[in-house]
Amino acid sequence: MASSESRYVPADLEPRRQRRWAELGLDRTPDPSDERSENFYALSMFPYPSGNLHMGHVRNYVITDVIARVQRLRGRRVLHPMGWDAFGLPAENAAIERGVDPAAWTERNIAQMRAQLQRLGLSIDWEREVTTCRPDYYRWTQWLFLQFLDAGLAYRREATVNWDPVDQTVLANEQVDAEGRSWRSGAKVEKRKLRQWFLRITALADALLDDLPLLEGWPERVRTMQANWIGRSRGALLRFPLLDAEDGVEVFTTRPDTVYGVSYVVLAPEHPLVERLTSPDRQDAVEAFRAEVAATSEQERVAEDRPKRGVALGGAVRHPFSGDAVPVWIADYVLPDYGTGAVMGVPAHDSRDFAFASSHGLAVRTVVVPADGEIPGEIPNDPPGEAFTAPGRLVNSGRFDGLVGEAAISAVVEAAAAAGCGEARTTYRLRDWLISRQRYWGCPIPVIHCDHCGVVPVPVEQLPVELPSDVDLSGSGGSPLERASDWRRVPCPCCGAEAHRETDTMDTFMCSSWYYLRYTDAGNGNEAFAREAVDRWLPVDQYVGGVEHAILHLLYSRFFTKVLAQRQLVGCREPFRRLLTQGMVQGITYRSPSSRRYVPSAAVADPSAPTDPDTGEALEVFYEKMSKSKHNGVDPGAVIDRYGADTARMFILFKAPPEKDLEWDDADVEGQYRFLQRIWRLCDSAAQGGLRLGSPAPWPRTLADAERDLRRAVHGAIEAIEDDLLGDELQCNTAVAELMKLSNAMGSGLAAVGPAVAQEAVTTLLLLLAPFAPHLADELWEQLGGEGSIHRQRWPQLDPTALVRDTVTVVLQVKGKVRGQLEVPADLGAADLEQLALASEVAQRWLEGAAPRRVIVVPGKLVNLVP
RNA sequence: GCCCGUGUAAUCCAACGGUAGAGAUAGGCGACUUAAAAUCGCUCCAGUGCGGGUUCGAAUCCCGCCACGGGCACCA
Repeated sequence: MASSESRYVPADLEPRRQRRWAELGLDRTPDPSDERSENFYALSMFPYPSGNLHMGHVRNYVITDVIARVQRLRGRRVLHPMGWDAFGLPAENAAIERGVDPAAWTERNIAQMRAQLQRLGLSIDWEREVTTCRPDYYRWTQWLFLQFLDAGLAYRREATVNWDPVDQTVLANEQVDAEGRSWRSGAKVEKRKLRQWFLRITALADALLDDLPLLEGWPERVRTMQANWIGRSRGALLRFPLLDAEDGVEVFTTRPDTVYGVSYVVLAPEHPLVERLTSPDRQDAVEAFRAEVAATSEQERVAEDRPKRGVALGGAVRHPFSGDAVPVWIADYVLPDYGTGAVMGVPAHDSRDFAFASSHGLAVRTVVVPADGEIPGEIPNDPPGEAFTAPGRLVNSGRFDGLVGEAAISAVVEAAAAAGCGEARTTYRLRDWLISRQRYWGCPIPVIHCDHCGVVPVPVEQLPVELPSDVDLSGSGGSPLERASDWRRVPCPCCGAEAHRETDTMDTFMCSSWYYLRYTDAGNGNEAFAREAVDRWLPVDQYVGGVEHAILHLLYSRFFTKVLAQRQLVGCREPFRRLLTQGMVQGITYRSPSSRRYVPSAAVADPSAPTDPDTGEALEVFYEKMSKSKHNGVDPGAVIDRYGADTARMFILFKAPPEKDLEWDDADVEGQYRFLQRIWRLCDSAAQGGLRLGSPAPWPRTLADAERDLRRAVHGAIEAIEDDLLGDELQCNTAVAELMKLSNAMGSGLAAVGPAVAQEAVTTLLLLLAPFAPHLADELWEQLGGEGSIHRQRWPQLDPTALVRDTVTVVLQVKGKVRGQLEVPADLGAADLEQLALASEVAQRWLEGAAPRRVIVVPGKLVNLVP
């Protein structure tokens, strides 16, 4: 029979299985209105269609696919869609560099990437594919924009904004990193004053923050990042009146209780009151300082370690409580766009103010002392060595003396409010979302500018406002749409006079903020989505994607969902119930220590002692995120060619837990391939031995020991894998390890059992394998005579009685150290176990006849004797 | 500086407070083979980053450090 042994040839088997799945329509989303089972929405972050699938994509989609397949086997109706985040600059840049049409370029990339994706055997319902750059999608993006406009949540204003000099467009705050670089181009952004479109995300700041605790299925760290980003800060607004005028300087402070410690007020150099508060003799100094600040970059200015510089204006304001005159300064450490752009200087109780006051000779007045300390009879006059910033008891503060902490804060705020010179105030770090982009390849903002009527929304029935083709993209400066004069010129929808279209396009994050809603009703030509369809599937049960969107996409999408919920368009406040942020895929990276040049792994002759092929010097070896520039990428297509998709999937799932970074290792890929071959041989030899899965063999009246052992392994695997896949955290790596363990047990145990137990074992192995290696499992299922596709079967039922053991090994400890073992009946009670332990030879030897002081018994586990 | 995460065998990774090893890679030995590959079997390798503490018992809980990764940061 050995000669008839068949071989595992994934290159042949996988396309065949995929054709079969397509014929059967296995991946089509079931009708969600069927009430007999629950719905499950498995979602991956959709890709930008660069044209090339990389390992990060593979990891993302394979994880989601395992979840989708497990849920299907467990009887859920699963929605598992895919689409394309298809607007964006690479298409436009390709157009500029090579003269290709952005739409055609994008569509070609999509076709290419879809084909690459499909080779992975993902159970995606392609009938619901969405593509954000197509008019049938962006029509609804525009419609949603008009919803925001109607709700007063979209507006246009002049503002200082981030300008990316490389991509020639503005960026939202979220798209600029801590170093002041663009998330896309990496260029240092510049500040420009421009008239731009914004979405009023700050109006939802409280909701976005307060609902974070609802997201129990999200990683803690993502929630923290969003909370930091929103940056809510509760405090008060206090007004310091000008000496000779009605109005005053408003400051924001989180410590209104320290107001009696104010020895100066500082404005941002850009503050509008600077001119009025500058005395003639200070004019030149102030001008010079403002010019200097204007010349320093944003990044330099916010660097914490630089000295705090500033100049006095000469003018003063009146303290709201004491009435004293307080000098006014400007300084570079006060930022114009946070709070009110002005702060009260309290050197004794704020470390920044302390540093500033120390270097400019300003008074330091102590007004807070530790609350638990003695109340000093006399407040020390010596200036302290550093600011005391903790909350405490007020002193030197007039009628507020003696108040402590929160009580002091609210007393001051109430007094300020009563006197009309202040009120409680909350400020946020979060800024409104700048959505204008001065580029062509994006969703046009559907408004028309009319000299008579102002900004007029494009009537809904005229949507979509389609992008014109044949636009000259080559030029620089301004949006390309500005130059499409035929497209731009339109009659005003209100008065009919000649008007012109808005030429800014939307940030692509607008398009991706609602795609998960469109999937639920992808073919709808009459509306963005039916509320009914959305409510059946949302919130998404499991979302999987990269942590790089912890703020960007995930915050915007939450914002969209909340606005749509307010407008009764969707029924949930949060779009994503569970979120898994998968780790990076890293490649082995070689770098020359002297030239800092990256060397491709193909050029490294001996990986155990890598040397530079040109210079012969030893190379640095480390793992880093795969990228073209580091020559450390592995092409998914090449891996599939060589080993098949199932091996690639198994490797990625096994090598590391989903949330952690994964180090690509060819030897481990090889190992996974061997494992799948082992399963193939296992099933093949079972088939040769006559095993068939079609009709169940009669169950024996009693089981032999070998049969009970094998059943224990089988049901142990079910239990463990359910734990790994359905528990709080997804642990695909240990689930795969359990599969290996089961296959090892079957390798030695299958021959010794009767047909019924063998059938159960093989069926279970294949069912448990099916979500991970769907092609192989389905092929073997068919070869063994299983009915239909394995992907239409039900998840194996755990039989707890199969897990029961007759005897167990109990550990004997003496003072917590393992000293021996006892083989005892599994159901032996604590008292009996203790007796057995005390009588044991180990106890005799270690206790030397003395009775233990204490005995800890964990039945079925251990006995600990404490002398 | 603040917050979060991670440190276990040569390597990647496991271990409800209860025998540190589930699984894999690499290495070693053996079987099969004329030989090699493949396959199968066996096997070497850590006391869990460091220092304390709690406990009968700590990789796991607590405190203080160190290293690496990530987020925020003159945000008043």
